Amino acid sequence: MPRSFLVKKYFTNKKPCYRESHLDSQAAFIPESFPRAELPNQDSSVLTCYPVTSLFNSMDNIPLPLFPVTVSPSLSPSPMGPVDLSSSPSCSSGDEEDDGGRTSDPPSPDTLHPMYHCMHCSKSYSSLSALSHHQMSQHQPSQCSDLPHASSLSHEVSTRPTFHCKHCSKEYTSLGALKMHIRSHTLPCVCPTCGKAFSRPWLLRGHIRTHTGERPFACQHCNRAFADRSNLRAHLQTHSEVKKYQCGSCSRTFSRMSLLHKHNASGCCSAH
DNA sequence: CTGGGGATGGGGCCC
DNA sequence: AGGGCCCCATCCCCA
Repeated sequence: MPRSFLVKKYFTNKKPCYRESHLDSQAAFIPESFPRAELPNQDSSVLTCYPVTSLFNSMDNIPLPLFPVTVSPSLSPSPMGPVDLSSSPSCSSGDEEDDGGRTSDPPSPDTLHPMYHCMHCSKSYSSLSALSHHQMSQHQPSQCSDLPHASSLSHEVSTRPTFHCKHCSKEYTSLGALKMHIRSHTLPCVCPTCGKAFSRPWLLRGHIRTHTGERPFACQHCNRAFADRSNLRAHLQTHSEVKKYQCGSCSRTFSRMSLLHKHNASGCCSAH
C-alpha cells in the first residue's frame, strides 16, 4: 500500500529548483557496492537542525485547520516573509520556543492535545471523561440506535485519541506520527550552504550531497553513481529487460511508475 | 514524445 | 520516545 503520496499534494506545485549541473561531472564510480549513505566527517556539523519558522510562509496554501486546536502564537507562521538564512547561521540557540534547535519537533506539551471524537456526531473533546459525559447525555443507546453505523462502530475506535496538526487538518493516532508530520511544516533542518529547509535530517543530508557532489550509491552494472538510493534503484531498472512497471493493457514495461503513468496518460491503451 | 536522472517528500519500521 | 533509514512516490528537467 502506497504511503506518502496520499498526502503530498499540498506541496507539489512550488518546488524550488536546486539543480546543480556540475554534479554530472562528478559521477565517479565507487567500488563499494551499495554502501550506506554517509556524510563526510566535515559535514557532521551541518547536520544540526535549525528552527526556521519563517520559512513556513511557503506553506501558505495549506488548508486552515478544521478543528479547534490550540495554536501557540510562537509557532504561527511569521508574517514577515522568508528570512535571510545566510544571516542566521547556526541557530540552535536554545531560546527558540519551537524545538530549541534540536531535531525533534516543537510540539510543546501544552499544544498537543489528544482529541476524543464522538462517533455519533462531529463533536470533539479534550478528555475521555468529557466525551463519555457527552455520549451519556446526548447519545444514549436508545437515542442513537437508529444511526446508520452505530452498531458497526466499536467503542474503542470512537474513543481512540487522535492528535491534530495545528498547522493543517491532518490528524494522527499517535503523538510520534504527529510530531513527524509537524516537521513538514516547521522544516527544522536547514542547509547551511543555501538555506533550503527540510523536515528531516536525512533529507538535508541528501540535499547536501547536491552541493558536495557525493554519490555514495554506485551502480554495479555501469559506471554511474547516485546521491540517492531511490534514484539508484530506479536506475537499476534501466538495466533490466523487463521493467518493474507494466502496462496492464499492452504489457509494455517501464522503469518508473511515472513513466507508466505517462504512458497511460498518453492514451496508449485507452485510445483504442 | 519518451526515457532517464536529479531532487525531494512523507509514512512506516527498526533500533 | 526519538532518530535514522527504507521504501515508495512525485515532479522537474534534459537528452
